[in-house]
Amino acid sequence: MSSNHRSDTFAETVSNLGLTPIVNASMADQVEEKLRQYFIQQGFKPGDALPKEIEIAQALNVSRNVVREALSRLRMLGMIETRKRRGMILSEPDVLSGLERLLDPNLLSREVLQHLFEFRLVLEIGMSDLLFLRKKESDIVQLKTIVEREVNVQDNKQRVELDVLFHSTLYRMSGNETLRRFQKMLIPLFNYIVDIEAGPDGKTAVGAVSHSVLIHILEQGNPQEFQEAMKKHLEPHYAYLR
Amino acid sequence: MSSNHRSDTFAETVSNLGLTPIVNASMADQVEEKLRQYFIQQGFKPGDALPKEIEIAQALNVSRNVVREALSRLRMLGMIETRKRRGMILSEPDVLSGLERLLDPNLLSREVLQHLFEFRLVLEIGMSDLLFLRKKESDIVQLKTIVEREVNVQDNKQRVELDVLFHSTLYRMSGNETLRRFQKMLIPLFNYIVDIEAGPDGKTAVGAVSHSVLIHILEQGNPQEFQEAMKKHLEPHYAYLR
DNA sequence: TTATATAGGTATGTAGGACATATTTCAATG
DNA sequence: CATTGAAATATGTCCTACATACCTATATAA
Repeated sequence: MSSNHRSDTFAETVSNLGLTPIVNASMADQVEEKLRQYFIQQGFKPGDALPKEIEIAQALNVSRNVVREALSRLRMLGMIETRKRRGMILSEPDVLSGLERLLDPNLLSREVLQHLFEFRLVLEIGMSDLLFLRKKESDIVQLKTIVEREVNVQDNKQRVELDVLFHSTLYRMSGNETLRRFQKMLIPLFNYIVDIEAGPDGKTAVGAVSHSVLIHILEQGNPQEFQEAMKKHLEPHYAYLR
Repeated sequence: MSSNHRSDTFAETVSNLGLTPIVNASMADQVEEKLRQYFIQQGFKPGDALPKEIEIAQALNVSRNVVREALSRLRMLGMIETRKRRGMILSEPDVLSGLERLLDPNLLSREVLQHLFEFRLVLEIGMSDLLFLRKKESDIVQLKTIVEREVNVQDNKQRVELDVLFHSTLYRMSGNETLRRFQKMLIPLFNYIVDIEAGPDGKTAVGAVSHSVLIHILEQGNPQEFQEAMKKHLEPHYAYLR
């Protein structure tokens, strides 16, 4: 797409006699790539001031327009911030900002959706050690509160909501904010896939291990037991894998 | 940053008396958001032709420049493709394209790097069930070949390379392409963190369980055994968590 | 002197026009 | 009928201009 360019300058690229250059990337693609390399190679750190748009344009021998298209991308990723007169500064990017915009079941193929769903299963099993490392008493109480609410629920929609809340709480308990945000973004996809698994009757299969059992193991068991229990809890989903 | 806008039009936003509008997002931010909503709400599917730049600009009452900045972002994410006269088409986005550009240890905070490293540990433990579901004889052979090569290596750099190769092979064996690409992108970060863990002497701690043992369990054991073994294999890394 | 108010400068944000380029469509020509 | 060539068109790039917000510094008032 826009990667694997050689590290030649823009000037060298255009002064290539009359031959068509090998790269088929647009100017914006090339400038974006070059800027990212530049920021890193120059050792810029978050907070550092960056050159002005016009200076970049002149240095790369492209229009300010092209530079702005490239900068717009980096701005979207949270890599740079701009203020009116102060210019631009490098900032710590949001690693998940790109993902956030793309996670829609209408846009992704069944294959990728399937992969992301498997991703979830992998995370919830593998997360076990982090949970036992960082669980707090208040977390357990919160989980128990959720389970208590589950008892009195008839509506299937509410049941799904509480299920999501239970698992979301586990992610939060992992103490890994990136992990938590990742899961949060995936929730809409999960609901979509669960609907598919459910089939026309709308019934969702339930695993052999309940939320209560998971809590109990979290309190008195160990990571290995929790992994096995979680797998049984997610068994209906695993049944669809092949 | 650029999210959580209400769904009001541009015209409504500017004709707000003299009051400062709540939204502080640029036109490009708003157009990007609006276009993504539009594509999804219109039920566009990958391959479908999209409106022309000028039409979008007129419809949203902004300049073509602004539209192009927004489209440039979506193009970067692989969400749209363009050809010279044919116009633009929606395409299946690359969920990891945004991530790919940001995973540089020089850009991310120690905290996020730590989270991503934990992510890896979680994945390798949780991946176990997928491995046993999809492992093939040829994969095992390949793993054994890697281990054989490890025996004859003195150079620490080569040792790290073969270690990465071993674990990369496991990800490939999971049959989950998204998972595999994710891990591939994280490798540079891992090397960076491993260097930190190693300390000034440059020695990297080795887990109690070797690659050979992992292979043996993969052949004759079960997912639970593999999880425990993998955790012991990664023990030096877990030792840094708290 | 200190604080406030005002004026000017500056970098980004937006608009609009122009032309190049590539590719499709279609007509002309052998 | 096949090939060539011209016209049409949407994107890619460039340029200029101005609005906007914000920083700086100077001037004015307490």
